[in-house]
Amino acid sequence: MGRQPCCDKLGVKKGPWTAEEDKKLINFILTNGQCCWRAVPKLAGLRRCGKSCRLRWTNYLRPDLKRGLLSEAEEQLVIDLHARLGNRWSKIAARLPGRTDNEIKNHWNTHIKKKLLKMGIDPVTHEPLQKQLLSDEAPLSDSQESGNHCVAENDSIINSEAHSSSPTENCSSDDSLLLDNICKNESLVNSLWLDEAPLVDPTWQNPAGGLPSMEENCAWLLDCQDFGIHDFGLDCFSDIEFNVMNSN
DNA sequence: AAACTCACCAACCGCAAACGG
DNA sequence: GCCGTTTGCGGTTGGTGAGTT
Repeated sequence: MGRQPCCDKLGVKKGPWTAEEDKKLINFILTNGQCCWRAVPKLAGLRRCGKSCRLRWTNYLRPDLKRGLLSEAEEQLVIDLHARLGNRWSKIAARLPGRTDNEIKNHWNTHIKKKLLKMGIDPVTHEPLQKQLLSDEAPLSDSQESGNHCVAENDSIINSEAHSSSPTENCSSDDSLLLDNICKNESLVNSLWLDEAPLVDPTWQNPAGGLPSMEENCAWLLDCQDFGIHDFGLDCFSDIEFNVMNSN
């Protein structure tokens, strides 16, 4: 029995989303909340598959998203988390409020990977490349091998290699502070290790450096789209959207 | 100015987990 | 417990703009 396609291939639009489609999707989710993605396109009047709608919403339209490049502190946190969690982008994203797994994955592949290679660190294992060359010549023992592929098993790495690059070197003072807090926060590290629910560092909630307000977050829509958020009553975001977020 | 290359990122695809009857 | 359906995740692709020749 073959797997059912996620959507009817016929009549389903693909490719970049138009402002009109975004508007319909935002309108629908603001009114009805996030539920049953498969039904969303039909109910919202979109010729898209539910999967595509979910992706568009979570990666681009969600009002709680932070826009723009990752800060030095965020980048360092991604590196540390990657050393522990590997390519589990959704887990990593869960620790970075306002960032999506797709965004982090893209940033990793385009920026961080190269940065680490430049620094002589293997982006997959987080081991120094020099060390890797040596170990390639001499076959690894079982324990070494497992440590190599599952860095999360090795606590020392996050405290040695990852930090040996002196993460705070190039940070602004604010970023350095945030990073220091993250690194010193034993409970955060433990929660990461235990794979618990996201632990929101107080720093993230700082209005100056943390998550922007809902209004600030929606402001980009006004700049980027050919429609305004007030067209579909985004003033009510604070009520409806928080309910939606909280219900998840 | 045109051709080409590179970097970036939104979006797609396929698989696996989760869910519900 | 089984089976079909839905959702979420991670890898990959393709379009586009910027930079270079």
